[in-house]
Amino acid sequence: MSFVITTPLYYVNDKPHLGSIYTTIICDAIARYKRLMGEQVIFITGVDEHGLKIQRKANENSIDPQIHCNQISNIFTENWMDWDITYDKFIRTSSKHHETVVNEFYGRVKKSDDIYMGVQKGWYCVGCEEFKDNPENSSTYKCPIHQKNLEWRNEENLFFRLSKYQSQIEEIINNPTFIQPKERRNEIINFVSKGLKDFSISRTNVAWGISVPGLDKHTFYVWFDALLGYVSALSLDEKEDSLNKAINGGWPANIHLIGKDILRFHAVYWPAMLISAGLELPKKVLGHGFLTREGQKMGKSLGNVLDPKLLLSKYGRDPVRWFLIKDISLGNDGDFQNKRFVDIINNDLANTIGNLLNRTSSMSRKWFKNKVPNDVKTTENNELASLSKITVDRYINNFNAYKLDLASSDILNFAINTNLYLNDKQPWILIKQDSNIPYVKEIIYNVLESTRIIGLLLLPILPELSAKIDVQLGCIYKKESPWQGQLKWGLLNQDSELPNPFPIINKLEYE
RNA sequence: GUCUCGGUAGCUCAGCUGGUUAGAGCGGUGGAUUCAUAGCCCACAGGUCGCGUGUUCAAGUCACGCUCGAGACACCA
Repeated sequence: MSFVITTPLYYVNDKPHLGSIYTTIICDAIARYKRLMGEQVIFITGVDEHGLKIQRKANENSIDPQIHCNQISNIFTENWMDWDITYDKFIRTSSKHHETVVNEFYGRVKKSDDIYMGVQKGWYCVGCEEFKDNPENSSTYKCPIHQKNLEWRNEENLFFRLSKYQSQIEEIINNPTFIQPKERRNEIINFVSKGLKDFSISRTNVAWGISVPGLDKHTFYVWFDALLGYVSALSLDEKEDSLNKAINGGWPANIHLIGKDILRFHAVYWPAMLISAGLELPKKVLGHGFLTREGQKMGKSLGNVLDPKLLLSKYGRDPVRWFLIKDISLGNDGDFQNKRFVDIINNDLANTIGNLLNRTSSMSRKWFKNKVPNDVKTTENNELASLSKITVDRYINNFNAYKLDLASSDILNFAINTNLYLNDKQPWILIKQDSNIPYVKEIIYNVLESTRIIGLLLLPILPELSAKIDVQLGCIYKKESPWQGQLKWGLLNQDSELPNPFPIINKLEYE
């Protein structure tokens, strides 16, 4: 059994923004965690490349849509490399491979008698390229974005019989763990209770897309294309493309991590489509919140978009990861404030965790010949050992519940308490009397052991920082042996060398 | 317009099924200390718990009304 986690397939109308980075980093942390826990992980990400907007964008630049997609798609993979995202599959919806899966999936849904030809009628804004739902005064209504009158359109589309799945969808979303967070679940329940309507799955005016088999003018509309990427990604390494290969590759997904704006499509449309095609359902759909900046929505028109590339070059990966994971509770909206960012990095990472390691290593080196103390009877009968056990338990529970912010706080609290332990024991005073040496050894050993465990717990969240901690403890993490086993107390080797300490993170300054 | 969620210290937020002097983190101020990255540790915030009414022996915690903010109300990648 593998653990399958997905980001949305990002739309290639532009390079990745902070929101995409956020989603992807969260998925990455979860994927790393699950791997460390010994699970076989398939971490899927990718891009959605079809649609009118892309077609137009390419036209504006007088290039072929495929060329445009190649360019942006490359930017995405480069970004994921820069951010050290450990994805396993990167699916592109313009790939032949994906097309095969879409067609087969469509075949199955059609066989279930869930496809019919209908007419999409409605008021259409040419500027938005969208139908507007505005039944009352549409003839005088102007599109709020474009301030233009709407046009009445009559378009032939294929429809999917979503209405048929009303009761089944109700049952699915009734499961309290299927949609998270629960506030959004209520919204979906409310939405579904009003009655599901069939939705259109093809367009006739969009050339850049996957052609519907047997219907020349039609291409599949986004939800019958992009969502399938989660499935088609699973057979990326197969020589022959086929839906069955993909399904056998690990379907269903354990979790779809998405932005709250596309929750409905994942929690309502998608399950219905899967039932129709005879596929299993994803276990969970988690809609996270949006990021604001200094309390304001980010937008091109406001000109306050935070460029992730800039963040990366200015602060590095781990500080940004820490902020996004620890300071924003998954599901809620989050606000990026520069001052807050600097404060939390300096406090949590530099002062609390970094300085703890530094002061501990320094003492040990100074008093015990640059080594971890020897002749220590490692006992689990001390406050740090029991605190460690409690911390590890909480952390694992929180991580399993996708409460990454709380799991991060568990680590931090452990570091704070280890600092307190030091201040309480005051080994720098005890060491002045030789008779205290055995006790001081024990104290220092315990504190070093705490930092070792803190480093290990940080591994899925802040891989680089974790590695630096490991280096300063003498490279004791064993990649080959199970991570969870190494979280046990007392595994730090006595009398092993401690390298010269260096700051694991530089303090940031206010702008 | 209808529905949902929220309005708690300068900032970000905890406060489960109502019950002693309302909590944490950050920022700010003072102190103690030196193993350490001016760091860790200790102390200090006199907050009408949005406003009002009600239920109750007792309400931040329940009910109703008002107000402010966020979101949902189908094709918004």
